[in-house]
Amino acid sequence: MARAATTSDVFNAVAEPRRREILLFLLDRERPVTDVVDELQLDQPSVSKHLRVLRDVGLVRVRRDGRHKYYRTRAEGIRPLHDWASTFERYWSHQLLRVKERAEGMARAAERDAKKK
Amino acid sequence: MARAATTSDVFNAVAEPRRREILLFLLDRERPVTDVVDELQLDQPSVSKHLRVLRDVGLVRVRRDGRHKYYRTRAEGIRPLHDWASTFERYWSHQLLRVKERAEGMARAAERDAKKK
DNA sequence: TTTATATATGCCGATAAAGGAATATGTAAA
DNA sequence: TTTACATATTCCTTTATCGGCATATATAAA
Repeated sequence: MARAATTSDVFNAVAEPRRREILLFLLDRERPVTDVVDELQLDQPSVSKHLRVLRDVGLVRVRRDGRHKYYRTRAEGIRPLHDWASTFERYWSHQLLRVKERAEGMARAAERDAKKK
Repeated sequence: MARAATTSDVFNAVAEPRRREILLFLLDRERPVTDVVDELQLDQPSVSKHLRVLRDVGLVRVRRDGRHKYYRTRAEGIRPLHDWASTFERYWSHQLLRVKERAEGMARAAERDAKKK
């Protein structure tokens, strides 16, 4: 078996770097597909495909206006990712603390060494 | 071309659901590979491979003790993911705020309607 | 030294993903 | 209606990934 389908999973959807760029680009304003193509220097079919994936997992919204379609990032879609990552937050503070303590311990040891000489 | 290699990218590494499980399992204590195999009901080679990927992107640490290897999650490795997701945080608050305001507006309207009757 | 245990790696087959190019669809302008 | 523009989809090829199985390596116990 290969990897779980991108279509059904936010984690997989954002695993692709271009899709992350697209999400950032569409974060503050809605934009037509052409803008994404021009700004991020991607081929139009490629952009349409990425937007399709993002849409399927609920990471972008679309609004049609005439022959244009305006896409915009649905920030709430990122929450599962953020929440998951937050689980680790308190641990990395702990680890930083431990690293700091260790560094201070080493600094004191170095001072003692310096005095001996 | 296919997707960027998992090995070089935290986003890709955590795109795999089993690897996310492993990271959570190894978060609070270090554990030998066998524990992961037993607890998460995976084949041993599969676990070793996942651990290899996680190790290559800096998401786990190993300590050898005799013939055992103790793995533990390196929480700091998750930070890039968390930071990236945080970029979207203020936008989803905004959107939630707007939803809330709209809901309150509707509640007031409903009250007015109720009084008229 | 032989044997058992713990872990890692290599190979294979199936599946999926991504880019490219062509084409289809859908809407507006002429 | 024809033409132009905007976007989506399809087909094809290449590459990656994952699981399964067998096997290799490393260390401890007998």
